[in-house]
Order: sequence, then C-alpha cells, then structure tokens
Amino acid sequence: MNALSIGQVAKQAGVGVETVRYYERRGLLEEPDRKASGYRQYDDQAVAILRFIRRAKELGFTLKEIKGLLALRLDSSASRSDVRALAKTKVADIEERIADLQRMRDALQLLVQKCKGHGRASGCPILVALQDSSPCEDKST
Amino acid sequence: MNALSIGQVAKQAGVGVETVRYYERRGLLEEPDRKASGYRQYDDQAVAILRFIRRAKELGFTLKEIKGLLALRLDSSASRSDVRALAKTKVADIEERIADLQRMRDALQLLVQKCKGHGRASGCPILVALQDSSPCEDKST
DNA sequence: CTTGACTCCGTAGTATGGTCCAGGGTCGAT
DNA sequence: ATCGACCCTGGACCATACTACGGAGTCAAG
Repeated sequence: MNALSIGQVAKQAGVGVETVRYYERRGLLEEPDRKASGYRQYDDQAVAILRFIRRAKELGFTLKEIKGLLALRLDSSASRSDVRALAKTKVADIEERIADLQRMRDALQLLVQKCKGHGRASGCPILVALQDSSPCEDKST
Repeated sequence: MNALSIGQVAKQAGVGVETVRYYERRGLLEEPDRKASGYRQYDDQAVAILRFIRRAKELGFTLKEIKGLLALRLDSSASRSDVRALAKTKVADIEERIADLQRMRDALQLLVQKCKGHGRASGCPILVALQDSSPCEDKST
C-alpha cells in the first residue's frame, strides 16, 4: 500500500487539494493518518472514495446524500438488513428522481416538437407555451 | 390594463414578494413604473413573465438561462431555431442525467442483491460499480 | 543548506436562489 | 386620526459546494 500525499490523492482522483480537505471536514472522507510533520497520509482506498464522490456528484447526489451512500458501505459489518433497507430506500429515491427528470424532459421535448424552428423568436411555441401552459394556481387560500 | 402592486403580482404568479424583487435585481424582470410613493406598479405582463420564470425553472432552467430565454423573446433578430436549440440542449442535459441516475440505481440494486443472504458487504458493489463506469482521468498533463 | 514545491490551519470569499429583517413610509377603512 | 396591512431600501443570512488566501512549517533535489 503506497502512501500518498494530499496532493497526490487529489490529482489521482481528479479533484483539488482544498476539496479533499473540505470533504474531510464534511465527514465524507475519514481523517487519515498523519506523518510526524502533520502531513496527511492517504492510501489508494482514499482515491477510490474520492472518485466515488465525484461520480455520485455527477449523478446529482448532494454531499449529504453521498455521505449516506458511503455509510452504506461502511456499516456492512454492523447490520446487514439495515444496509439493505437503506439501499432500497435510496433506489426508490433515485427512481423518483428519474421520474421527475423524465417528466421534465417530456414536457420540454413536446415543446421542441411544437416549434419547427422557423420564424422570429417572438411567437415561438416554446416561449408561448412557457407562458400559457402553466396551471400556476396562486397562493391565495 | 390593471395596475398591480408587488404583492398582487407575486400572489398571482405564485411566488413571494422578495422573489419578485430578487428577479428584478437579477435582471429577469424589468424595473416597473413607480407611483409617487415609490411603490412598484406592475401590469399583467409582469405576471406572465413571472409565470414563465416559474415554469422554466420547473423544466430545469437556471435563472441565467431563463434570462437568456426572456431576452430571446424580446430580441427581434432572434429566431425560433435559437430557442429551439436552447431547449434541445436542455433536453440532452436532462437525458444525460437520467442515464447517470439509471446507472446509479442499477449499482444500488446490485448492492441490494448482494446483501441478500450472507457474504461480506465490504467490497461493496456501489463503490465498485461507480469506480468502473467512470473514466476519471486525472488532472496531470 | 538553500530553494521551490508542497502542506498545514483557519478564515473569508464565490455563485446560486432565494429569504428575512429593521426601520422606516403609505394606503384604505373605520 | 389611527390601525393594520402593505410597501420601501439595504444588508444580513441560509444552504450547498467549493476556492482562495495568509503566514507558517516541511520535504526533497541540487
């Protein structure tokens, strides 16, 4: 197991040094061992976790959620059924998110189809639809 | 054309008063006329724009993008294909996010499968799945 | 042993999209 | 005239996710 400096893990994971420290503060990354000088010493596992975080972020997870996802991984020794339940909940969350995005996409795609792309922008069906097609119930009750 | 107070436009558009002022500061909403007292005076057009913003936000546009969309609407030299291109880009964005989420969901589902029965959950498929599906080129050049 | 790159820490600033607050002024009804 | 509801401004504040900075210490090559 090779020891890596913060700069090296950062580079290998494709993030900045400040970001690594930030994740540590946020509790996503365990506090690593230190050398006598106080320098952080990481191993390859840290790189894997950083890449995981990067990827999960791309998937639209917040750091808080990613922390939970990482906890799934670490909790495994304790209670497997809990892990399973948590993972299942996450799957449901994600599916909901997918459904939301699909609704967004469908709505937008419908608008794109309505617009043939000819003529002036004013009067474009997309812009018109954006104004008119909304239910937008007001806040009065 | 009826004159509306900020509270009235806000209510009709389904947003908060502070939000209306915020949009004005951000340049999404034109500065309205003022009464002698300094009170803002809006018309129905403002409600339409606020609804437009709300709706576009629901479709995943950022305020910056919405500002662009609103500018297109006013720009006589802008064409529908400009609007269409923007919308299409957004559709592509959303589809990418959907695909990513589906991959994440599959990875998690795999985790759920693996956690079933026994077998160590350390060596977790979440981490593995996300590690492998990512290019993760490092920053070195 | 010097030099330059790297690291430490804490704090502050960035952007996004608001939201809230104080300390005023205004409006409409009673 | 007085009350409550509304509006004004400027600025602070919230969360999220970083990014930058100052002033110090450390490491490794030459």
